[in-house]
Amino acid sequence: MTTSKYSFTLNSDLYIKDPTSSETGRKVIASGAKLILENGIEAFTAKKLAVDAGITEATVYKYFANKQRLLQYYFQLYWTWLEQQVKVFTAIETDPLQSLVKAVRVISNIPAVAADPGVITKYDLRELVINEGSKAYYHAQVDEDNAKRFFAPYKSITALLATMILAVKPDEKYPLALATTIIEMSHSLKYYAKHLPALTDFPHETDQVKLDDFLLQLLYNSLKIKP
Amino acid sequence: MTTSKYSFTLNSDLYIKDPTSSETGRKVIASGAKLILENGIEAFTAKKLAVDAGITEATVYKYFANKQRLLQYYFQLYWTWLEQQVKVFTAIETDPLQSLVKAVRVISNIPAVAADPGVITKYDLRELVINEGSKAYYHAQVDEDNAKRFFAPYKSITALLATMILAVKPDEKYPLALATTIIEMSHSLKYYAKHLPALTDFPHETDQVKLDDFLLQLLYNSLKIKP
DNA sequence: TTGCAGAATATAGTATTACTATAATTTACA
DNA sequence: TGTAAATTATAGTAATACTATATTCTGCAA
Repeated sequence: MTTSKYSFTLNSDLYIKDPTSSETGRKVIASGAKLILENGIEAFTAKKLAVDAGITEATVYKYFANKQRLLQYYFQLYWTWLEQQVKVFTAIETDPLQSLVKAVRVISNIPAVAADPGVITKYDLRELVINEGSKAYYHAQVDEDNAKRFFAPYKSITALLATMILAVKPDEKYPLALATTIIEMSHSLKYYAKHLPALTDFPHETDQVKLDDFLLQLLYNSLKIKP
Repeated sequence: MTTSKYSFTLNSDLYIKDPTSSETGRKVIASGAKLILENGIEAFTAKKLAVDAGITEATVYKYFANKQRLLQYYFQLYWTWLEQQVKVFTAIETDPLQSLVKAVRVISNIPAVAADPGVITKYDLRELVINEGSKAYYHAQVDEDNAKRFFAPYKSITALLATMILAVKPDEKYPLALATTIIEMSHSLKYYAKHLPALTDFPHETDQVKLDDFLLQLLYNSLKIKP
């Protein structure tokens, strides 16, 4: 691990050279996110990134060994940043239940006042992770990558939410699975609402409000608390 | 749509030539599943499939236009088959709640007595869909593919479960989202239990029992019913 | 049995991709 | 100003995702 230009630390095994350490590196991050968002990780190539960023292909490989690592970089950046947001927004709450509700709201819906983490806007980063994030770990090298702690931030935010769940309901049998369910569904239901709406009860215009309502209801019912 | 060798019908736009219609086609399905399971869809190539099946690369392309279509074929086969299983196993139940519980159990854990759908065992097919299934729709062409009704069986089993939920709790506000949550988590939590256990509360040996317990508790709590 | 249409399969290619090795240039600062 | 180290560019290679075309089967009418 080494510090970078963010207010938090990313796993340095993800990259060959820290992309936040140079203007060229920041172009790699920005163009990469833009192109992956536009056409998906499958259509994304180092050559396209190089052309978009006005650099050469070989330069891209000076920063990231391959596109899987670049994707995992965004993945780690997103979850690290989101956990930080959860901490910031729950710090002011004293009641455990209010804290938990706030955490779910932050996870489901980025607060408008949050500052951008850097080169990519938080909205683009979130959409990138919603669309492509699962491919960071649904991969043949998942166990190797897990051993390198690439998924630590994702586990960390899940553990934080699980702790908050236990603070409200100390006898909850499956706090981690419940936390995972809320985090995962808050992202995948957004994708479904947009692309496969038959899997949700959310008309497109109202999806955020209804998604928040669904997740909180799921939580309240699981904790056997009346809203 | 056209009928194939299964007791149900798959979308004929998925393939160029029905792989169940010839010995070579069945080899494509069998070798494809084997190789995708072994090393993931990213490492999978038409050439490797051809070598494994003892055919040539061009022959593979006579059956499937590309590997995305082959993956979507497995995806559709799995969900169509699983919905049929749910129907078979809930047909004997008369009580709506017992039906629903049985449905969740079938979705979470393949009953041992179920017959294989054909060339691939149901266990391999399920593992393939758990590992790679989300890539069938987390893809830049999701809207096009959805218009071609490639995800119809996935929507159909979700709609069936939602209907069963409504039969138990007619005033449920989000039956589809709840059905999606149960179906999705029944698969992804299995993957996490195996590869990222820190995201679950399930020690590896007992994961199936605990996963079933977690999902049923989520359901009971959501329906406000005591187990 | 032969002839032959159409289906099935094989051969041989191409453009693109995911990298790598090495050369050239810039920068940092003694 | 000179030079080592850092940075970037050039120029490759092996592999991949297909496609075009050639060849071989297969069923069955004459």
